[in-house]
This record gives sequence, C-alpha cells and structure tokens, in this order.
Amino acid sequence: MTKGEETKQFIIERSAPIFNTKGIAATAMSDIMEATQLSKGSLYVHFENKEVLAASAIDYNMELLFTKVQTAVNQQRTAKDKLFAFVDALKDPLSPPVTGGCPMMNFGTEADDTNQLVKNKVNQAFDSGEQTIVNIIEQGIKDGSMNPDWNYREFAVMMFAMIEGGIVMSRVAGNIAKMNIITKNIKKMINEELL
Amino acid sequence: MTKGEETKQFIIERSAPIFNTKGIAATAMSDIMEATQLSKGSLYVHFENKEVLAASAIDYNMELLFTKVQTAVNQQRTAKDKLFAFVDALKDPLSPPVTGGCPMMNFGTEADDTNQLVKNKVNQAFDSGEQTIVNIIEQGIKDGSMNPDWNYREFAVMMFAMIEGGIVMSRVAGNIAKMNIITKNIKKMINEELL
Amino acid sequence: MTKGEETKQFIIERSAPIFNTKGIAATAMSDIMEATQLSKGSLYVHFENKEVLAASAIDYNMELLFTKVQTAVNQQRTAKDKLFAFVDALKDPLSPPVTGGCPMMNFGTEADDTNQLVKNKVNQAFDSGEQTIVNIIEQGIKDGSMNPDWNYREFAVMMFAMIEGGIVMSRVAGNIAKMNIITKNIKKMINEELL
Amino acid sequence: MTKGEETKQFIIERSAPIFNTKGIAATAMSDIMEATQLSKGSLYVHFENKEVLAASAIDYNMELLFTKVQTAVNQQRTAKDKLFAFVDALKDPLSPPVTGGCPMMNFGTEADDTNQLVKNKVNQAFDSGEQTIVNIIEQGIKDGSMNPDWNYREFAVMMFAMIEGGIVMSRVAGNIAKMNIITKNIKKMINEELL
DNA sequence: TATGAATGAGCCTTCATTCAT
DNA sequence: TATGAATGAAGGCTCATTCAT
Repeated sequence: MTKGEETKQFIIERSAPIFNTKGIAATAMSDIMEATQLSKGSLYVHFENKEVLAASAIDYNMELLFTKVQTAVNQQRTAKDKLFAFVDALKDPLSPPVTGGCPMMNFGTEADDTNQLVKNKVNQAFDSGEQTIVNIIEQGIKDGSMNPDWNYREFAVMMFAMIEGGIVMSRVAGNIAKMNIITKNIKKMINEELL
Repeated sequence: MTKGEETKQFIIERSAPIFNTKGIAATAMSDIMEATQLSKGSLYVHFENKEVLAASAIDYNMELLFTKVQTAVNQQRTAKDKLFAFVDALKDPLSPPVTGGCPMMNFGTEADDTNQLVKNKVNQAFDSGEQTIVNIIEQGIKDGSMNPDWNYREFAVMMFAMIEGGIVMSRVAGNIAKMNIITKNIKKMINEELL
Repeated sequence: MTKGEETKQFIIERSAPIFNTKGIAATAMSDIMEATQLSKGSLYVHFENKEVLAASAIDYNMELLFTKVQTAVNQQRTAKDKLFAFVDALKDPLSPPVTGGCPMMNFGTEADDTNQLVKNKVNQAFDSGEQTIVNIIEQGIKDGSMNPDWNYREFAVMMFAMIEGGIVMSRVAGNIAKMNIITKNIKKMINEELL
Repeated sequence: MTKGEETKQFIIERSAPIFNTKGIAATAMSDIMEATQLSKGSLYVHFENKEVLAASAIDYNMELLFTKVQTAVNQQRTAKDKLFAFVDALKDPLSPPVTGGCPMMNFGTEADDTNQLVKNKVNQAFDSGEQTIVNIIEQGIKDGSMNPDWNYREFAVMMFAMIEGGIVMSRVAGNIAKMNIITKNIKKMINEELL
C-alpha cells in the first residue's frame, strides 16, 4: 500500500464513525480534519469531494458490519448455531458492531429521497444481509437439520426487517428491552423449523 | 384561532414534509421560506429557532401518521379487521401516509446519537404505536375473538419492528416486494391467533 | 429608492472600479467587503453571486463612461465640436473617465473566450459607441456642415477602433504620447470632411 | 537542449494558449498540469512560481505572434506588399495567429494597473510591432516606392492602434465585419502614399 | 528530474439568526 | 404580525506552493 493509499484508508476509517453517527449532511469536512488531524487540502488530495468521501465511508461501515457478522457466523458449525450467531451479533443496538448504529438504517433513511447512489448501496447491503440468512438455511436444509418445507426466503425478509426495526426502536429507547423480545422470538421461530 | 396561530400552523404544515424528506440538518430555513412564501423574519416571529420549528414539524408528522392509521383502524369493527387495517395503512412505503416516509424512522435514525429531545419524541411515538396494537388485541381477547394465551405484547413489538424495518427496506429498494412479504406474514400470524 | 435598492446601488458603485481595475477573476468578494465595509452575507442579500454582481458593475462602468462622453458631446452645438468633444473625452487614458481604463477593453479581453454574457454586453457597448459617432456625423451632413459623400460609417469604425487601441497602448506605456498622435490625426481626418 | 530545457519549453508551449485564453489570474497551475500531463512538483522544478511561468508564457505568445507576422512580411519583396502582408496576417481575429487572440491586448488590459513586469513586456511588444511597420515604410521611401513626405511614424501608430482595437471589437462581436472595414481602409491609406 | 502527498490561506457561498422598520 | 436588510460563522472547495522520496 503506497503512502497515499494508506492515508486514504486512514481518512475513511476515521471518518466512517462520524458519518454513521451524525449523518452525511451534518458531518462537516472540518469534523474530519479534526478526527484525522489532516489539513483541509490533504483531504481533497484523496477525495474529490465530500460526497465521494461519504460514499467511501458508507462502504467501509457496511463492510465492517458484514465482516463482524460473518466472522461470528463462521465461528459456528451448524446452521442453527450460525443463524443464532447472526442474531446475537446484532442483539445489542446500544453497543453495536459499528459505531453509530446500523449503517443501512442510518444512511438508508437519510438518502431514500435524495441520494440515489447511497440508496443503491444500502439496498445492495440489505439484499446481501438477507442472502447470508438464506444461505445458512439452505445449508441447514441440505444437511437435514432444517425443515425443507420452510418458506425460508420469506422468513429471511421478516427476520432481517425485525432486527433492523428493533435496532432503531432500541437505540431510540435507550434500552434493549424490545430488541431482547425480538431476538428471543426470532430464535423461537428458528427452533420451530429444526428437525 | 388567531391570525398568529393560523400562520404558525401553516408554517408547520408546509415545513413538515420537507423535514421528513430531507432531514433536519439538510433542511434550511430558506427551504421553509420558499415553501411558505413567508419572510425570514416572519418565521422567527413564530418559532424561536430552527430546532423548535423542527420539533413542531416532527410532532405534526407523527400526529398526522397516527391520525391516518387510527382513522383506518376506527373504520373497522372487529379486532382482526382493525389489526389488518393497521397493517394495510402502512403497506405501501412508496406512497406513505406521510410524505417522506415514516417520521419515526427518519428522525429516529437522525437523532439517536445527537438529539435527546427528538429521540424522546420518537420513542414515545414508537410506544404509542405499539400500544395501539396492544389495545386492539386486548379488545379481541375480551370479546372472545382472539386467543387469550397469545403473548400479544411481544407480538406487538415484533409486528411493529417488522413493519418499520420493512418500510426502510422497501423505500431503499424502490419497490414493495419485501413489504408485501411482511404484510402477508403478519396477517398470517394474526390469523393463527383467531378463535 | 428603498434601503435595499440604495445598498445595492452603493455596492455597485464601490465595486465597479475594483472590477475594472483588477478584472473579474482577480476581484474577490472580500475586496468588495472591504470597499463597502459590508459583511459577506450582506453582499449576498443583494446579489445572487459574484457573477451577477460583476455583471452589474460592468453595466455601471460602461454606463458611467457613456454618460461622461455623452455629457461632453451634448455641451457642444456643431457636429464638428461634438465629434471633437467625443475624442477629447477619451484623450487621456492615464486619467480615464472611468477608474481602471476603458471597461469595454478590460472586460472584452477578459471575457471574449470565456463569458458569453459579458461578451454580449461589451459588444453592445461598442456598437452604441460607434452609433453615437454615426449620429453626430449624420446630423452634420443634414445641417450641411459635413461632406455628404463621406463614408462616415466606416470612419466611425476606424475612429473608435483607433481610440480603443490607443487607450491600451498608452496605458501600458504609462504616457499618452501615442494617444496624442491618434487624437490629433482623428481630428485631422474630421477636418478634411468639413464643408 | 538538455532534457530539463526540453521539458521547460514543453511547459511553456502548452501553457501559453491557456494563459492567453483565460488570463493570468484565471489560469490555475492545475490547468497546466492537465495540459502538460506533468505533476505539480515537476512544474515547480522548472518554474519558481506561477508568475515566472506566466511571464515565460507571455513572452512565448508574443514571440510566436511576431514570428508569424514577420514570416508573412518576409515572404514579400516590395514595401507595399510587406505592409499588406502585415495587415493580412492579423485580418481574422476569429482565427488569430496565436490562440486566444492578441497577447498584447489580453495581457495589457489585465496587467495595466496591477503588474508592472507584464506591463513593460507588453509595452515593448507594442513598440516593436510599430517599429516593424516603420522599418518597412523607411525601406519603401528609400527605394522610391513610397512618399518621402509621408508622416509614417504617426501612421504606424494609427495603423497599429486600429488593428488592435479592431481585433477586440471583432472578437467580442463574433464576426470580422469591423475588422474587414479596418483592413480595407488601412490598405487604402497605404495606397495613397505609393509613388 | 520527477513525483505526488501535504499544507493552509483564501475562494465563493450558505447558514441560522437578529433587529430596525 | 410581518418584513427584509444585515450579520458573521461556518460550509465545501481550490489555490499556489513545499518537500520528502
């Protein structure tokens, strides 16, 4: 990695939590100057403009989240354990895997009406999160540990939507009571499809 | 209503969809000047500052949403029909009851880390949305149309979380495929508890 | 004139000589802040952006020049004296009627390749300067004091071009030797067409 | 020519038309980076700063113009043909010998109030252009083809001023109508002094 | 000689807010 | 109550220039 690439990556890593916490519009380049201790000009050496930097930070936040979830999933053997690991990785919205909460929710709600590029990024992330769930269940069905008649595609949508909704509700509440209910019930629904 | 109160209300009604669409940070007082065709000074006659105006607009958006949902619910007789009406009122996130999408999600994700006042407002709104569901089910149990052993409090949390998560996912996707799955399955879950 | 119009006019008057002296690109809004002792925001209350302000200043500079020349012309009776007054009004490029030199030359050379709007303004000014000369001569021919066979339309072009060229040459030289030669010869050419 | 000198010359050739088109103030070092495909640092290896580079580019533009005019002049034998060649070399300001128009007018109007160095360069160029005309006529008088009583020194000033003024007028007009009038009349004035 | 990362002053513009009228 | 002129801090961004490699 060249010096320039290193700096670029450094800027992304430092700005990502700021964008995820304050939002794109409320994050100023001066916030990033402070977080990186770099000059204004230097930021623009590596990023054309704030929009491009924000896009990189959004990618970074979502990839970081995915890596954390995927890592947790991969540490398990059975499909059930993998699914539970997925749920558990996101069970505490007050100590989220990524500072600032779920980047899909944060940037999705900020961008849905105004920023097609970000909207698309978030949409892909939602799809690939859902696909992760689908893949695990398909493995479980294949190895005979899960009910082959399960409408797992629809379950994946419901499960992911419930988690995402629960994250926002719990963050706003300042406690994870609702998230606990959701976590518990998702696990229950999974258990009902085990063979 | 005095002239002043009328103007104040007018400003709220015009600014509410803007805040809900662009977000608080990205909405400028000049946007509201344009939308109301009022002068800068006039806005400040009625609202101390942008924060106060935003708070009023947020309240308005959430009340409008509740009114619309409640109106749909009230048009039904049975608990089941009321619950279905609740779900149906929110089933199309691309043509939402309130311009800009769900205000709880929009302001909740923008404010969760940075604005305690808004955070509290949204939290209360989530609670009272959930309570609406709870009330309907309690009526259904009381009149004997719904399963008295149903853990309906937990169901209310799940149902509301699923809807909220589904709204964001569908808005970001630009289509309501996921929302349709969610709507269908929520109704299925309700049907399973009917007597 | 309202307060706003007064301020707007004041800004134009103060900025006009700066634009004419330094050029559009080299004039900063901060230069105009200093010259007007107004705040940055105040400047933008009256002018959408720098381009619009520059356009107003250019108009002002050219109108000021025309007024001065026209006033000098109008003080004379005969066509010959009017023509001489025109020439004399522009005979000293080091003490020009408008601070910074001829606005048509200044903005014309700055804008010819890059700014269609300004280019058009300047072109019209050149045409109307030429027309002034034409009008005077037509009066002279009509009243019998000037040669009716004179190709005065072509003379107007030559005379104006010579003056404009001479202005730049003399300003760059720092002395009006060349301009004196031009002034003298233009008058000689005029004298040759008197009856 | 060493590698360094070659690069230096290359930078001048590429930047000259940019400076002549946009002006000194409006030309950024980044414009020159793009035009040369050289790095920022490389530009500063060869030129102390933008001012020095601009000065070199100005020299280059004026020398290029002189070379083109002189070449045209030298292809003719008689004084009259030489003079006509001079005029014809500049007769189309929309397809000028040097991209961006007459460098003396461009840099003269930009620099007359603000940049003594450039002002002097332009003044010398005006003088030497005038001197070229003078030299041709003196040859014509010496060889008996031109009127020895001609006040040719004054004619040279007028002729050059007319051409320069005409260039700006025509560039701003977007057509060469006025320049055609000027060209025609200069030739007529020359013809009147032939023996 | 050539690179490109880094700088910080300065650019144009927008912002929320104040206040005399 | 309503206006709109005035403010100045802050916004995103560009600039000429430096310097280690």
